[in-house]
Amino acid sequence: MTVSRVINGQTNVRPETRERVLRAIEEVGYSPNAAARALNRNKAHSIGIVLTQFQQTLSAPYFVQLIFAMEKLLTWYKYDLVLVSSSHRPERGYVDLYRERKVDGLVVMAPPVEATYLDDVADAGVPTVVVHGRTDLPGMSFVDADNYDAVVQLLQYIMELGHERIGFVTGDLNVLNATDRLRAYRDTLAEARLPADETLIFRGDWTARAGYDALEYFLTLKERPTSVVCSNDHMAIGMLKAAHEQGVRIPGQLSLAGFDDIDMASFVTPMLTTVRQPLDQIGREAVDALLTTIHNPDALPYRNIVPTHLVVRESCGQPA
Amino acid sequence: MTVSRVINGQTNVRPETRERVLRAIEEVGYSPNAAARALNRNKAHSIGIVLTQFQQTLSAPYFVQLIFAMEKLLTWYKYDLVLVSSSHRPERGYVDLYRERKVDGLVVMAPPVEATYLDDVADAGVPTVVVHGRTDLPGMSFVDADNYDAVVQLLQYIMELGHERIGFVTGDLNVLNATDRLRAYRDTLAEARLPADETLIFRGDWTARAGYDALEYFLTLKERPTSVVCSNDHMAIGMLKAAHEQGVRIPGQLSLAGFDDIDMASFVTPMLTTVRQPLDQIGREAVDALLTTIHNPDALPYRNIVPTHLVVRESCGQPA
DNA sequence: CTGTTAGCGCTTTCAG
DNA sequence: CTGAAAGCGCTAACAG
Repeated sequence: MTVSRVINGQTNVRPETRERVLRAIEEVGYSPNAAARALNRNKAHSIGIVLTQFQQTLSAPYFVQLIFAMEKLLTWYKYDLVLVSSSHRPERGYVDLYRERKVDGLVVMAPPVEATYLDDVADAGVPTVVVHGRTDLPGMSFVDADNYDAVVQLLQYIMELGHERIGFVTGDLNVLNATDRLRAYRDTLAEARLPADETLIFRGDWTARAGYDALEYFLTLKERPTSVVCSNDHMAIGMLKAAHEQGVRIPGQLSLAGFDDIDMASFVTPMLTTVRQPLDQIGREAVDALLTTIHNPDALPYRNIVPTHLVVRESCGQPA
Repeated sequence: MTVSRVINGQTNVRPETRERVLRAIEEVGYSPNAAARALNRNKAHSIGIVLTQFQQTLSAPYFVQLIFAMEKLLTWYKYDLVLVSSSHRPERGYVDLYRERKVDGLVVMAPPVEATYLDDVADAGVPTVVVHGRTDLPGMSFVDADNYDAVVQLLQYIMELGHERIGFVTGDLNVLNATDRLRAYRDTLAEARLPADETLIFRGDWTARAGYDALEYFLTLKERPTSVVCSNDHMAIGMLKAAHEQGVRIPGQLSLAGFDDIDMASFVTPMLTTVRQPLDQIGREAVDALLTTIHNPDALPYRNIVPTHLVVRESCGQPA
């Protein structure tokens, strides 16, 4: 039909005819059928967002902001966003989603390091961008914050304050971000010739509870740290809680830094010194990269590491 | 083809043939095309989750848990979940989504009271369930927590502690939940013949900042409340912050209650007395209701108000 | 039990 | 500039 031309905004239609079609569409209340279109074009016009640790990741407000930023752009491009979480889906699920043509591409959020599904996805040639992580799989893009440098900044600031025994609470080390942050910690202290023995490192899992436990652990040490960097704000807040209960003054007796700058970071006492990531930018770049790959599968992968921003507030001070 | 029968698990296929087909499928690496199937069956096999205030709602951890619960069930039923936020989409968008057969139904989260789109959705006959809100639109289901009763419980507890001047911080009053909570507050105090003048009510917007501002406001009053109920935990935590800055001891000088029982609620000092909603249950009921309506459009709407649970911790005490 | 036919609603191609 | 024909991949209905 000529209808198709009108709907798709082709130019070669007589204005008068176009009017007539438009009026008819209005009258009948016509909407194009997405499935038919998808079938014909072999494109779903939707992309999947993969959350590996759905619950935990979504609980992190910065993931939400990221998804929000992406949703905005995708809606603008008339793409739908389908949300998939691996907790509830077999490993093969992501590739299938693509092969069934339900999505044209995937945004994979913070994949676990041992995840094999990224390889499957790459093998199947699914247009994919990794966010909050990295990959060197052929053709695959990624956008990641500079977690390493962020921790370096944090530590430099803390060292300038005069600290020499600095503890560290990791996130879930199955996630690349967490290991990057830990690596930065080790490297920086080594370079500064400061002690960074394993006793100063507490393996957390991003939860407030872990931060809480971490403080109790640090208090058992003969040589306690005068300062602790937590791999996210939730853990820092948990640590704050434990410190309060144990009568450890912050920052008086212990300096404390977080990561992410969640809303709550400035509503706890003391306000958290932390690190902020440019989430809107990350989201935008990820979507652009993915859409580029979808439209041109041979395009070079987009790979970018975006700088972070130190947010100095109250939770760090001079060592006692 | 017989292939179709095999894939759809029809019984009338000779086992041997089935085997042969399965093997072929494996070899060729065949996946059924979702678009073709959708076109033929006139069903997308996916449902849309509508977040009106995407950012704010998703920032609330309980929304995340709700979505998580729903995603789990939907994946089980082999439905896809498409996420749509109204901030980025024209009002008509939801109905279109359905008419284009991109989704078979909608879960609408916490619709604003003045939202007209619910009527549009009802007019178009879109199978819909409202979560965190209510509706009497024909055929439309809803699952809501008993916000009213939750506040009643909270107030009863606080009154038993001996409080007589009780303040209240509302959420965004464009959301039904917020007005329900406020109404419960007014009714309960009236019934108890306690003062509930408008000066005791602060209009917040769910953010920690609002709670912070609310405390500063209450301190300007000649007759200050000895206790305050906040419509969510974020605001309570903001108020905690302000109280700390102003030297107001909690619960010593001021008792404070929140709502939602977010993770952080037990990691602030003092730990928040608050209210918990059965989120998994709400999510499950919503999905079941929606799927029922999708499969049988004439089914009676499912409408349920689920009870909440008072969580007593440390932030409330006897009045000074 | 298995194969054939037709059509879901759209767009691309080719004729008018 | 507009219409007719064909086909995307699937399944329902009907033969065999």
